[in-house]
Amino acid sequence: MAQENCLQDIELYKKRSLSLKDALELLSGKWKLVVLLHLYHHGTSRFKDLQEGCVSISPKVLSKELQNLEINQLITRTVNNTKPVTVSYAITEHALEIEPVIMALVEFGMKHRVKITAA
Amino acid sequence: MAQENCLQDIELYKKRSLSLKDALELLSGKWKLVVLLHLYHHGTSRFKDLQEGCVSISPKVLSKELQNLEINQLITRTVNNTKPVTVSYAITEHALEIEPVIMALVEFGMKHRVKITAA
DNA sequence: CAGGATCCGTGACGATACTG
DNA sequence: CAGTATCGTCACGGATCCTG
Repeated sequence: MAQENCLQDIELYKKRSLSLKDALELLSGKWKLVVLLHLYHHGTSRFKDLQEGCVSISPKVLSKELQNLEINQLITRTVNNTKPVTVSYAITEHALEIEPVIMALVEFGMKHRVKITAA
Repeated sequence: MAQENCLQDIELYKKRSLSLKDALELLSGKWKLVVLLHLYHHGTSRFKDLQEGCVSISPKVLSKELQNLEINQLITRTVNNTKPVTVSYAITEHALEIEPVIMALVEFGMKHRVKITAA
């Protein structure tokens, strides 16, 4: 019986680790969250706007981050039929679901900075 | 007036980015969260237990991760006066404050996996 | 304008061996 | 037992140039 609970614990634990890993992979990287914050704020943006939003990001890197975000369905990519082609990136509902979590991280980050610099 | 609000927005935005960056640096890396989950679960652990908990982590890497966590006051390190020296690592209250956030991440990770594998 | 191709430095992570 | 030392690898991010 105790054995059973223990095994369940281990399974739960493993599942959590994997889920956590998944979630972190979504957000890890130098720019993904900057992009997300920008899109949370603006709702939708073009490539160039994002490039200016992330000061000093190279187009290659931005492109890659955007592709990753699109694959994970956190943003959508739509090509506009304009003379010089423009592309719009927009936040998805799925991404909106993590917004509170991200904001919680922001809050903790602020608290943490205070705590660490005080010590 | 609108100008003022705009500037405030920019400041808030920058502050958020920085806080977020701080928070992520705490948790980023391949092993930090595995260690934290282990300690959330067990409360306190010795070096070897952690090493076995994180299957296939090298002592050097584990050591480095632990140092980092200690610097950020997420764990404490205490040396025990035993025959062969043992060291205990324990979770701090500060780390307990992020636990709900981490669990939120876990939850999102599970949802996300379902959503992605379905597509 | 959007972003792919190429080249490159750096740091994170790993394997193994060794010490107090 | 709890690490440190040393060496090696590889992917991430960056700089620059090029194209549809």
